[in-house]
Amino acid sequence: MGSTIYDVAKEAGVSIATVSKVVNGTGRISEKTIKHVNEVMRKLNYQPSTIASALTSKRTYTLGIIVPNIANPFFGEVTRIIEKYAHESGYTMMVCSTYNDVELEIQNIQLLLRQQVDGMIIATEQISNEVLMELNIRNVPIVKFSAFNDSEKMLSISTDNYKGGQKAAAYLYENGHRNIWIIGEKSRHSEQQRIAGFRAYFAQMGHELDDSVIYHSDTEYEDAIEMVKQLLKQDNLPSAIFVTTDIVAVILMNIAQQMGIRVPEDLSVIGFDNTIFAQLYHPQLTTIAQPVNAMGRLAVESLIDIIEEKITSPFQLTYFEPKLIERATVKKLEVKTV
Amino acid sequence: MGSTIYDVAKEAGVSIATVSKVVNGTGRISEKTIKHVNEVMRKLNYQPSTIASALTSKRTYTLGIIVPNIANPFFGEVTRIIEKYAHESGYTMMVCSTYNDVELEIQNIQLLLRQQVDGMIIATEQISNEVLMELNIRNVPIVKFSAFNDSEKMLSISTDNYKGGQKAAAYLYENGHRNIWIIGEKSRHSEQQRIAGFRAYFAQMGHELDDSVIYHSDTEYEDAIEMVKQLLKQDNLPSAIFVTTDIVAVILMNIAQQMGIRVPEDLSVIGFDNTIFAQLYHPQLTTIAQPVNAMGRLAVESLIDIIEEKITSPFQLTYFEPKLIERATVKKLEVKTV
DNA sequence: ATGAAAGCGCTAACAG
DNA sequence: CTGTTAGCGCTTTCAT
Repeated sequence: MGSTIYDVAKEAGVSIATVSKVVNGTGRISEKTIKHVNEVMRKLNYQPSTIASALTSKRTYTLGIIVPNIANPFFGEVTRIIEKYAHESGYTMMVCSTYNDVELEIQNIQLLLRQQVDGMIIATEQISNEVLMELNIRNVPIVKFSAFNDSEKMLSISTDNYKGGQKAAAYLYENGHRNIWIIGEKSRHSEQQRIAGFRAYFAQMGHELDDSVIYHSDTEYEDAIEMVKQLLKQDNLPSAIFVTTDIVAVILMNIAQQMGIRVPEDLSVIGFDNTIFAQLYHPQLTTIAQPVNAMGRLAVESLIDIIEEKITSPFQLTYFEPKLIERATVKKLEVKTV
Repeated sequence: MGSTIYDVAKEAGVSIATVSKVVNGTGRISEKTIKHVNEVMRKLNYQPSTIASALTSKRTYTLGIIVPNIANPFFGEVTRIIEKYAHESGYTMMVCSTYNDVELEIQNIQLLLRQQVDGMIIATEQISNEVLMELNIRNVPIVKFSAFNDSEKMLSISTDNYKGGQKAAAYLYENGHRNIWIIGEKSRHSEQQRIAGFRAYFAQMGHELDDSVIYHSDTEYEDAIEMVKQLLKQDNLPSAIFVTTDIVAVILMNIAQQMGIRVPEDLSVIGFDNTIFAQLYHPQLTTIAQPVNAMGRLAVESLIDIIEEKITSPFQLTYFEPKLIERATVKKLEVKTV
């Protein structure tokens, strides 16, 4: 170990209380002493122990983040942003991937609890209310990076998925598409919301869509790949497909292209999330963007505010407006003017 | 906060020493007491404080990982794997992105130091030796997830980048390619190694290649995109391009396709890393794979071994064998048989 | 087999 | 403005 506060105090000829005060900028210490102590700290290469200070101050300055999979491009980006803002505020991040496994999720939460994180951001959508309540009991501030239950008593931040679905629908509708498939993951409530908004738009335009293709994936991509393969084998393909996630949209385009189905000439595709995949694929994917930077920032700021008790009633849901990013995967069909 | 060891002790009618012993499985306690204490702990929903125990035992059971960017698909996957193995061993991970900024890297290291991580995995390549030495002074075990300086005194784990470059070269050579460009990032030593291996292979075959296109990127992708655009504007394109990173390979293919250059008909491309991008792009990218799972596993296991002092001399460099993944972006040219 | 007590490095009253 | 002191929750001898 490095030097402790005692070493610094002795070397500087002051008490440990004084050292503590200059480290934290609390109390009133003379300029001279401050300067001197700082010099000694530098000389001794002193790094205050967060551990020891946490024991008294009850603050570890660490935040936990729980995501389905840190290697997923969307959650990787979310984590990156959250890490960035956390660091700016002097907090460090502990990350946990759950792979959509509730068991693992509970284990991870307990792990973070034992590590005494000051708060956590939960970006998964499967966690049971009981577990969340248990967390509340232990007074660990939580910010949910998703919204799936308006009755829940916590601060939640989410894209307005329903509206995002509507925007995707409107764009397809305006470009003349009527025969459409929808693909989404079953266990993700946010994806179901996107689908609901999408369908609602068409219903409103007097056009009921067929049932959506709802798959369930236990693996990262294999299930989706298999499902898409089966799907595209059919004879009567629609003119467009709305996929609730960029990555599955890309998987779909890839398989389509391998089967000789051209995008967007033969089949239009619109995704959701605006991950890096959307930009880098050819053709570039038209998709619905979530303002992840603003969302991540608010998540961190809110969490810290709760921790520092600057927020009195941390029970609110903030929706962010999704945005259509028009790129190259939706064909403009002849729209019959009435 | 939840209940403490004192609450449990009082409730169970034993001393805190006894509780501590049943929690850690140390000392000799009767079956009966163990059972009883366990019941009380469950009843009180007791979670031992890692913080408090760290203060005495000097172990926080947290590991730090420093990567260029957690949102990058390669490092996202690496982090995911490392997180997985760390969790299996009861450790939790703190992640830090440096964006290839040495200043930020130093800050992150100090952050991890203050947090008293038991050890750290460094997957960046820019950190100065002075800083690393300073870390050593404080006795924080380090595992490097890269190799760029055989003189360094630490345990390092890396793909054999040089050999990977050779394999890429051999594959291109055997498929008849002679007129080739190489694109790589300047500040990444590993990429320079890949290039060195690539060039060496061709040199060995009696074929000196032109200078490689070495760019330097301060941004995540913008610089690369700009560079590729300029490059592909030229009249005399080669028959193939070796790009030292999948992501830049994908960027290149995307731009080529937008310009009407077909891959692989007009231009062959081979990448490196075998990230998810390589699989999902169309056409699927031929690339060199790093065995990231095995590498991540060894990194975590080695680090924990050093921490637990099971390794006496932690100064060694382990190279992993890269592997060619043959997919669809390299055209087989007519090879003139001699 | 169990407990008493010291101490880990720091913060936060409280005194002076 | 600076120092003394009492914990924070746990581990670890050392007694019993």
